[in-house]
Amino acid sequence: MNATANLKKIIVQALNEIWGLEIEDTDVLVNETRPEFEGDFTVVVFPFAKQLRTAPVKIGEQLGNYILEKSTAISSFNVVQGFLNLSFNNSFWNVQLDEILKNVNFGYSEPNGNKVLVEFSSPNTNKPLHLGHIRNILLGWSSSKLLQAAGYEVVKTQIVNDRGIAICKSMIAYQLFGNGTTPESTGIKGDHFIGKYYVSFETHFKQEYKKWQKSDNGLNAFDSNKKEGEIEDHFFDRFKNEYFNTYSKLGIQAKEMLLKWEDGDEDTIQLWSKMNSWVYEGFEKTYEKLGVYFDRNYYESDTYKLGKTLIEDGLKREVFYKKEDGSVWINLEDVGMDHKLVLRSDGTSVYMTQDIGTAQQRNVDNQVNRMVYVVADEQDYHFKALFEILKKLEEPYAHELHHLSYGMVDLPTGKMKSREGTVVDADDLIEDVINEAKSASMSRGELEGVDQFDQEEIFRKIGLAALKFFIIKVNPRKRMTFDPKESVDMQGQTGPYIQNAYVRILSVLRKSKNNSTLEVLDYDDLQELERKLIQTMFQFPDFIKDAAEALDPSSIANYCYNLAKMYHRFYHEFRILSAETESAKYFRLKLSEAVAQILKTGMDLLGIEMPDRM
RNA sequence: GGUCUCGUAGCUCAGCUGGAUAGAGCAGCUGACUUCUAAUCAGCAGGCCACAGGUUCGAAUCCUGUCGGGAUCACCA
Repeated sequence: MNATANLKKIIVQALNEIWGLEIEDTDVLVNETRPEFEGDFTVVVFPFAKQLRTAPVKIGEQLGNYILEKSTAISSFNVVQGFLNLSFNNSFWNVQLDEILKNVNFGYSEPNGNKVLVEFSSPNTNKPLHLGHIRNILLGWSSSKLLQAAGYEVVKTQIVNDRGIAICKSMIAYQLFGNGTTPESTGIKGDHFIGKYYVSFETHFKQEYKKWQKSDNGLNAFDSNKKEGEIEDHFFDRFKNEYFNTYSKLGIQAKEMLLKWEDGDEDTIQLWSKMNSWVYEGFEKTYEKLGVYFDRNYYESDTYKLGKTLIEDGLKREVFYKKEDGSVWINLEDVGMDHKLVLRSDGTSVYMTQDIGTAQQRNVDNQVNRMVYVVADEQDYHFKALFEILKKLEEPYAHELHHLSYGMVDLPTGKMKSREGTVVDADDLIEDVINEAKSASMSRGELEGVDQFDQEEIFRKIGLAALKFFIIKVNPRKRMTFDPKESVDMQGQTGPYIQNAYVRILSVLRKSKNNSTLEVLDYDDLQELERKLIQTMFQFPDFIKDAAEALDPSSIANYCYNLAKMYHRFYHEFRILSAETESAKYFRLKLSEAVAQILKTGMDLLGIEMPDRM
């Protein structure tokens, strides 16, 4: 229970005692007082004026007097129009500061006994991770942290898309052009190695297709299938899939590979596992660099058949229905959606089938009562359907499913397109930001005397902070523009700016030789900025709860920035080590320590590490 | 076309469960390092919160419509 919650209770009580009005705590709006007015928190009394048929100012006055009398924490109040501004006394704030310092995990809630599974990243195994994955990973990781902080037990997981035609393309290309090389023999990171062959397949396929378009077969296909007045380019664009499936030599090979894989052909499986293992080694390195890990992975090659049993079962219970051709569907019209296919006519599973199976399997394995899927907003419809289906199947966790849907990442030049080679590679990006941090740091020269290894560690922390903060500060729901130049900025609203506030504090603390017998409470000359700092920290737990509830790490990012900004100002305006009095010095050291603690905790929730110096 | 979503300073973004005069950063211009890390701070300038209606004491925020961007509506994943 914090002070605003207490405040609301008192207001409710006052309204009831004075006017006999009955309302809930949630009907009371308490805001931070705007800087141009005097006070710490503001109660908006307009809403009561109507119900009580009394002038807002009058209600404000009476409420103010009531609170002043009942609460020892309030020192004064003033009423402006319909706003009741309340000031808390110094000792109240000093006590709050003490509370923060006493609790290393200030902001964290007690375990709530619930278990939530968070799925994120979930890459395909045919190419390396890119910028889009980074946004996904940061959101997933941070949401997991937030949920943990809010009291949940969290299982971090991914579904690895390790099967299908895409990986077969890489396999074919590797067989044709790989010459038995390996990531080891070439020195190329495993995921990039595989990606190279995927690209190689596409390149060769394109060449083959171009050639075919000029051939008799190609011209015939054009003549007999074109729409009226359709030009060649347009037609062949449209015809590409059919070409791949029926005419292309490469396409046919890839498809045969897929069939062999599904048949469990030994050589195919062997090649497949070997190539996938290279990819996993590569992914692992990238995850490690980003500082993330998973508690448990699920692989499509294991789970793609899982859904079928559930479908069979649902068919018996008439949740699903079968068409004449044998395909199985579900009617979602009652929830404003369409009919959705859950099993192909040949009995093979689709994306949805496997997701149904995976969800159930995950619940069997982990006994969760909530699941969060971090997936881009292009799949909004799919997840809406999936959740409805699971509800109809009466899965126990079905009412606690959340799709953390986030907007795609654009470049200043437009969309990222693999076809046009504009995809920003994750590993390259990470390397770039670290190098940028290194050169920025070198030119400042603060790290002279720090040993090589520690320096590298600091560069890594700074570079990644810049990158991560740049991405995580944006509200997930929104599409974002990623400007590589801006992402390595280390000044202003950035990760390094926040780190800098932290580093300044540690530097002061190192020099403080604190052996005082004073207490925070000995300081009674609290300055406006000092009070605001405590007030901001005091609200940290609420921010965490709200962010976890909304699955929105960006609000924590903005919170950290605001706190750091406030501290930088404080640092500039006030002396700490050479403060006017001993009690002021002691207080400011403690205040700084608390800010450092909160910044570290807050940034940790975002998956951002803090350096001790920079 | 149906549905969903976004539109706030030149640019990148906060603010959105309705509350006081809409905030930051970048870029531009002024200033502040013999003094706790200047990756900092202070200041100037920059806005018809896409547009039009509505709801009300009060709207960037809620509702409706229009315009613009994006996504989606596959026996693809």
